[in-house]
Amino acid sequence: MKEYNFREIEQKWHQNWVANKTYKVVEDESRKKFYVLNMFPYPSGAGLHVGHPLGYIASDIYARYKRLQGYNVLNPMGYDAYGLPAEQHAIKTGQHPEISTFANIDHYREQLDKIGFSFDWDREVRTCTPDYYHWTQWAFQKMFNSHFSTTPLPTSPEGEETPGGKARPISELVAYFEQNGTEGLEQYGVACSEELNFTADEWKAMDEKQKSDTLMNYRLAFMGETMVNWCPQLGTVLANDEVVNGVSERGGYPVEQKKMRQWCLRVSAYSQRLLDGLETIQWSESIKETQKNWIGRSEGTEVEIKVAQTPQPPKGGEQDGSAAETLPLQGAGGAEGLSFTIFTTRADTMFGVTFFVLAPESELVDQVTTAEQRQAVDEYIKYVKSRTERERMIDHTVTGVFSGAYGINPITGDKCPIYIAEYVLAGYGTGAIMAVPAHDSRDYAFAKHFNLPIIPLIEGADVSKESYDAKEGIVTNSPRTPQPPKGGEQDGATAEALPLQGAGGSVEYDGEALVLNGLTIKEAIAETKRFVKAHNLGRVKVNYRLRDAIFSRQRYWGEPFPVYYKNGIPTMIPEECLPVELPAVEKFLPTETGEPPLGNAQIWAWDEANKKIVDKALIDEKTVFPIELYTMPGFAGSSAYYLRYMDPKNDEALISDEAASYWQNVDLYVGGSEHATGHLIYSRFWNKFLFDLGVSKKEEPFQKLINQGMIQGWSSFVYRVKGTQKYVSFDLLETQYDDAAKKNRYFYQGVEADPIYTDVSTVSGNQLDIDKIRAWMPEFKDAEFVTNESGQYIISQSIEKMSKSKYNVVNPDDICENYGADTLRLYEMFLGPIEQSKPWDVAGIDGCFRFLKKFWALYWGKTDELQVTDSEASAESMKSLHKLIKKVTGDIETFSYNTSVPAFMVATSELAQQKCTSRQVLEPLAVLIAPFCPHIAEELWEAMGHTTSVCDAEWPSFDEKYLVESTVKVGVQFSGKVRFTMEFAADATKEQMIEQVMQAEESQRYLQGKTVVKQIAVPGRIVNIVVK
RNA sequence: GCCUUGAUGGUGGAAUUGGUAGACACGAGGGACUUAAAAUCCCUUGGCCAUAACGGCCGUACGGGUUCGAGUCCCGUUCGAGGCACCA
Repeated sequence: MKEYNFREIEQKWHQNWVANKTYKVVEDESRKKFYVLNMFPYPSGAGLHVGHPLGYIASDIYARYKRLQGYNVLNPMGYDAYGLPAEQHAIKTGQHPEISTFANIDHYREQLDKIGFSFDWDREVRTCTPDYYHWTQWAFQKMFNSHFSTTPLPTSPEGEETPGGKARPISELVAYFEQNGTEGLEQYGVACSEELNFTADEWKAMDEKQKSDTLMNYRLAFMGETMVNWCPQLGTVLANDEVVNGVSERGGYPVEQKKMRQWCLRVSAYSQRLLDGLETIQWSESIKETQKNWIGRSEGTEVEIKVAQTPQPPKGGEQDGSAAETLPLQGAGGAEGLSFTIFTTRADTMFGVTFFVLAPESELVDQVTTAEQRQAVDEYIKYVKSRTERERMIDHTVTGVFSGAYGINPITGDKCPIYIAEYVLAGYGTGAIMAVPAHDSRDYAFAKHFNLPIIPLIEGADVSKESYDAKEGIVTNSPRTPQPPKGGEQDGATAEALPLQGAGGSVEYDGEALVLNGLTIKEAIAETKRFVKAHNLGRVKVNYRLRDAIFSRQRYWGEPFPVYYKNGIPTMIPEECLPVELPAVEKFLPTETGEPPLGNAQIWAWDEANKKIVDKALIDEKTVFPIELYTMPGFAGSSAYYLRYMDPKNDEALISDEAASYWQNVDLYVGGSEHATGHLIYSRFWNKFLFDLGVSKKEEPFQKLINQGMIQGWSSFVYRVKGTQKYVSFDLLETQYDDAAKKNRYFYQGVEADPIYTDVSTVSGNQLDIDKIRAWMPEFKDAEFVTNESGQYIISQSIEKMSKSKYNVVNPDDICENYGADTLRLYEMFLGPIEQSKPWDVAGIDGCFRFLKKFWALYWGKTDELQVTDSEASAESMKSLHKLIKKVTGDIETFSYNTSVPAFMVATSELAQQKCTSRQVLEPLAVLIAPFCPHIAEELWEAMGHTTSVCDAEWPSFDEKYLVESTVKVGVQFSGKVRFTMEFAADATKEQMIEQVMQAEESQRYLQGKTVVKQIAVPGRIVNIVVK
């Protein structure tokens, strides 16, 4: 009897595929392309676990399916090879990170090969090889030499407008400055770090350094002095998405805010396009939502607020009312015309403003503060500075201080006190707000704390207990009917500030005053915007939360910047000299003087004349200059790798125009959702930039995205009593819930016990094998294990992400060894919907293994001879086959692989029962299973006499005619309850079905003594007789 | 707090988009083969009641609603997962 010898079969085909280059793919204009891509892995020292292949298998099935349908399928794989773990390993061992990285890659490759993927390994990329990062550096230089504007500048050769804006050569901006300075620049929507003002003459008068600094304000890759997330333990800055809850994503080390000069990418310029693009791609709703949140578009109004009182005369007396008119005109000189701009999305609430708030970091604070309040303000600023980002995030107690100054609400003419408070963030909007306590909960808390008035503006809103934040309702009180403002009338301990003064009327501008009463909130916002705009009181403004990406790291193991410093001016190493290769260093740590690790490189200076990298000792600041010591962050290499796969060996360009035009973009991208705010934003940005350059042919890089769920493992814990070597059985511990930390804490005899991970091998059931744990790791050798009365040591378990450090990883190699890759592939798909996270459980794998044995037996029976005959298949068998074709084809299209597997199982047992041996059925059957289980499919395909790979067979087409039946079985309901099923002629009409049911013997007991109220029949589905 | 998701047997999960709830697999129980075990095969398996046999009631987190008919649609509630979060 020919057994299903998976080891032999799989090995044979692995060799065969390599020998025949079965998965090599070349551009072919005559065939339609399809590009399938997995997020490439970081090759960690731990190797692959069963979670990794989940997505790879899913995409491999799709790639093979598309190929069987005749598509030219690109399905590449590579490695995201730069990363912190390799560097930390290098620091520890002194071994160059490339050595460990390449060793890990070899291990990954071995593991991947066992699973039988259809990757074209000729296209492999590694982000750390110079031929690859050549193009990362190249793209960076292109960004450096670009600015972004919504409308082309007059100096631009192209006249057309691009929706959402576009990257354009920086030279066009330079030409503009030559002619106009910054005059009129605002109308072109040029993205910048801050608004600058200079004339053409001033520009021409600038020296090289000043020009360089000025242009940095506009470049897409620029050097900027920004607040960065500095992580002292990692010795580097981190991007926003690398910081989670105030600590580093990797390692969980504290992160502080620090002002540093850093390379940045002006991702924010693309905010609107990044947002708009989401509408054109097939991604899950939740990922799109995450990106929308991250981009954080808010449409609002900026309003100019004039400061009523200049700091100098600290007078207590107040004049009333119409202060707006009495203010000195702007430009009259000095600090007299002091004003600031606030940003609000609730322009409808201008009549409810009772104070203003500035962010403590705002430059205005200093200018506004009166001498009287100076000390209090200084103390407050000091306090705010003492607080870490983390503290500010967790602790939301109300703090703030009165500045002594008042702002004038341009709509009402009211004078409102200006406060300084940390709840207003410097980095968002203008760093200044108008506070409407009645309709904003934060303002409300602040007003209650400082006893400031609260003026409701929505009909029926009760603001006695909390603010009314909802954006629904009818506006009232706008302008207010004259009445004394409530609240804060007693000048108690808190009230250094005088609450607002003014009647809340509506100031006339050019004979028009704003009236909002009776409008809905939405209408009122629109009306206020119109009014503000018409009378030049401010402007409509869209704000984005998306910040520019910090693009440099103080690490060794990353792409070096192709930049040198010519007399302090960052200058690009000429394009033709790229790549600038990562230099050798002795030590991977920062230098003694605190420079990044690249400071250790001796051959690291740029000889401008000879265009080469030379010894640092030669630096003379005339022809030889220092090279940048920073390296690029992890996301640099992963931002355009999908393009490089199209043309991985090209040393002239990132990709040839032909390759780009043929492959376009990724049709199907598979990877984890944890990259939603990192890689998936950066690479969309990067691709849009390359699209603007004409390099990439599609604006969005990833047309369809599937997020595979995480495969989790069962982690097991023992509990160590703090400060001892005592481990206590779980059932002896007392559990307390810690609200602040949001987790359980455990105590043994009043002392806290910490959970410690233990290896799965030391656990049986819910008990610990004490001998095994002693043997497992030295630290447990002499530990004391406290067992319960029955002498058992109970462990606790939880489901967590698979990780080496949690000792809960399951290795796919073992599964391949014991069951074969085909079983592994099938089982991982069978586990559940691909997008769902689920714990790994080997228990069910036998079912899949048994199935494959049965499937094998269909072809061989219990003999050594292939049982496939050329006889015609029975109608039954054709029906089984075509049912399967229909199901599997539909399932693959919708990525519901978990339901395809049962369909194969059902078809197999049906065909076995029918004793089907017909080639007519068994051949297409082998093709159908080929995407899922390529090894067994190849073997059977070959056994049936084929000399070419099953990969190049044709996907069977479904024919409805085999499913047509003469009768159908349909449920019969009485009053909505299914009582029995009945066979009907397939073409029976409603009337005939009802007739048949009414006549049927088994119906009578449900009809007896009842009146038929209604009769419903849906052919092929249901009959329902409603009786009473 | 806001947004996105989800909740179905002992377990993983099906259910043609409003039409026979629990496919398929695991586990469990029983049986066959075997001296025995493994392997393989067969039967039972949502709960409760009932039977010689037929059958009946309940059941998709909970409470309502729409409908001839609801796991599926609508309203409300609870719980879980993920994202955003003093973002004005």
